[in-house]
Amino acid sequence: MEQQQISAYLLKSGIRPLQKRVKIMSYLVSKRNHPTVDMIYSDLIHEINGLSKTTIYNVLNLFVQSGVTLALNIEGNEVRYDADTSTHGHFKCKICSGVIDFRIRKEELPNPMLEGFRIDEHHYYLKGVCSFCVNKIEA
Amino acid sequence: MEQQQISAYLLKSGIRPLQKRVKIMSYLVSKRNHPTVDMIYSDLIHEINGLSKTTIYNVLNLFVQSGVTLALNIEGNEVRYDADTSTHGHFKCKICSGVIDFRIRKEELPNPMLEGFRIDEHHYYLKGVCSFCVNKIEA
DNA sequence: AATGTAAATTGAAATGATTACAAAAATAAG
DNA sequence: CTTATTTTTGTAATCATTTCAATTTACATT
Ligand SMILES: [Mn+2]
Ligand SMILES: [Mn+2]
Ligand SMILES: [Zn+2]
Ligand SMILES: [Zn+2]
Repeated sequence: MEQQQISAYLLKSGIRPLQKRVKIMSYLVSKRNHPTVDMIYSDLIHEINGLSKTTIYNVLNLFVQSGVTLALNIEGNEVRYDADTSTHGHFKCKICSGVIDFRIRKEELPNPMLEGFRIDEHHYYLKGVCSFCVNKIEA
Repeated sequence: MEQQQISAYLLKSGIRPLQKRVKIMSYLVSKRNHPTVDMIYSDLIHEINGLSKTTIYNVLNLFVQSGVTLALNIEGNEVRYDADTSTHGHFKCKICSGVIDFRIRKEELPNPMLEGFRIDEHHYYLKGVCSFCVNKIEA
């Protein structure tokens, strides 16, 4: 996606499309790799002169608050970020640590009997070993 | 549940049923409140003489490894522990921070097309506002 | 283009959760 | 009882994230 489109998208979402914000969103959208803050930092430090890790925290927190990014808590200490805010599920591989998407329609997710509750977010996480690592183990 | 039963259960699961382990499992089983390490610590410190937080980490890690306890990563940094290892879902209230169970049969959970993957764990988390807090807000 | 103001970014220090580790205590075996 | 093994403890180390004051940037107005 073009930086122009990213800017327009951020603006529409009530976020001033400053350079670093556009670069970070651009990274999330193009990579689609559910990165941690550290992954984003070590990738963008080369590209953006004098980037600080604090800025990444700031920007991501803003993105999450504004609803343009999801914070995924699949495992323990690590938070992963996802610019795809549509309904979908996540699989995390125990071996290679990769997180991959799978399509799920909202209607497929069970709707539990929670009388009087207001439900804002659905998260469906699977954990196991991805096909690539399954092959490695068997070999 | 009796401490006797807890001991037998741990033993059957390959865990030596030492005093503190039994007490901690007993707490999890009876309270069913999905506590954090700190909640367990502040509750049991009165009951168990000279209990260390490190021991709680040790014991819980052992429980999780042995499969008698689930570690839930519903939100950010906090890990919550659950002695109910059967298939069920969790709802977390943004207001009161409580985590409650809801029944879900394994067959109700969607089975995504993940060719060649080995799936070990299913986690279904909902977030929102519980009925009690919804009432508080309206009032 | 220069100026002023508000917002964003930075780096260092603070915080909070978890782990590492070595010493002390408890448990099991002989 | 003695000894070997396992567990627990307390402290220090580590790691992720937040706080905060100082600096820089963006941008509207002269
Ligand atoms: Mn995703
Ligand atoms: Mn539960
Ligand atoms: Zn893998
Ligand atoms: Zn509530």
